[in-house]
Amino acid sequence: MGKTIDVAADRAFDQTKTVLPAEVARGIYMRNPPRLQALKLMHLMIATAAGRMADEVEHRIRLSDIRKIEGMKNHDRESLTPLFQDLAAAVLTHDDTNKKVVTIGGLMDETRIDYRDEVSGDLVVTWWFGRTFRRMAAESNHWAILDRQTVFHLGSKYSVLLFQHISSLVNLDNISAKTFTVSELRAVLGVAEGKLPRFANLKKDALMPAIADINQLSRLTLTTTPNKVGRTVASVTIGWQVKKDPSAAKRELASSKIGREARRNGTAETVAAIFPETGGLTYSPHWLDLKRAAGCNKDNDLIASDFRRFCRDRGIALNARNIEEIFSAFCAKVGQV
DNA sequence: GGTTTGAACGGCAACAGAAC
DNA sequence: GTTCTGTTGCCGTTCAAACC
Repeated sequence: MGKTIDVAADRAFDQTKTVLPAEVARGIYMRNPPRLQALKLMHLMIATAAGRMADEVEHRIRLSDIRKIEGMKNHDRESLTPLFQDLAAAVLTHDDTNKKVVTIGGLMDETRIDYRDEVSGDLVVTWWFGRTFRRMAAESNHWAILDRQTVFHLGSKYSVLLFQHISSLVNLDNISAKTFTVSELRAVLGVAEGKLPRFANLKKDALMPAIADINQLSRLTLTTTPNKVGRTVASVTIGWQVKKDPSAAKRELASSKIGREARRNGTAETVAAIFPETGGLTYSPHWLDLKRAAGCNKDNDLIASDFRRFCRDRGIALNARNIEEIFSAFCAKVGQV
C-alpha cells in the first residue's frame, strides 16, 4: 500500500481538506475530463471515501449532504444523473514505466441513485470506484492536499483541473514552476479535442481565466510565461508561490459569487473585510496598516487575540460590515504599550 | 506576397445564483 | 416560482507582425 492512502486516512477527520492521489490530480492521465459540477462531485466522493478510496467497498452519501456543500448546485436526481455519466466516461491511463505496463480503466465502476425516499426530498447515492482508480490510489506515493472550499468555489473546470495539478506539485522540493507544451496544457486543462483550436483562444478562454480564478480564490499565486519558437507559442511555463497573506482569498470565498469577476478585474469594490479567525497579524498587511494608522504598537499576536475576545464578548461578528472601523477604534484605545 | 499566428474585441447561447 | 444579472464557454472578425 502506498503512502497516499495513509495520509488520506490520517486526514479523514479534516473536513476542510481533500487528499487526492497525485496521479489523479495531474489530470493529464485522464481522458474525457468531466464537466465542472461532475469534477466537484468527484472531489466530494474522493473526500468522503478518504482512507478507504482504494478498498473494494461501497461508498455512500446522501443528497442532503451534497446540497450542504457551498459552491455545489442544488442538485436533484435529474441533475445528478448526467454528472455520474460524465464520471463514468472519464478514462484513466496509468503508465508504470518500471513494470512497463500501461493500464487503461475507468474512474468509476458503478453508481446507484436510490430514490425511494425522493418524496421527502432526499436521495442516497452509493458508488464503487473503478479497479484502475483503486489500484492507482493504492500504489500512489504522492498526493495533493486541496483546500475543499477553494475547489468548490472555482468557477470553471479549467480552474479545478489546473488547481489540482499545480497543488500536486507545490510541496515538491526545489520546484516552483513547470513547463507544459501547448498540447500538454490542453490535456491538463481538459480542453476537448477540436475545441479552442487556436492558442489565442486557449489562452483567453481557458488559461488566463483559470489563472485569475485560482489567484483570486486559493492560497496560491500562479504566473505564466509563454515560450515561443519564432512567433508561435511552443510551451508555457507556469510558476507558483504560496501567498503570505491568504486573507483576501478567504474573504472572497466567504462572499457572493456575483460581482466576483468585477472584483477580480478591479472594476468594483472589494468585498467587506473579515478579521482573521486565527493567528496573529504579522502576515496580514491590511490589518497591520490599520493598527499602525491607529497609533498602536501592541504585539501582533496579542492584539489579534485581544480583539477576537473583544468581539466575542460583545457578539460582534468578525465579518461585520464595519469590522475595520471597530478594529481601528480598538487599536486607538489600546494605543502605545 | 501569401500564409500563419497572436492579440484584441465583441457576440451569443446556456447556465447558475441572487433578488423579488 | 419567476425574473434578472453575472458569468462561462465558444466562436468569429479584424489587424499587425513574423515566417516561408
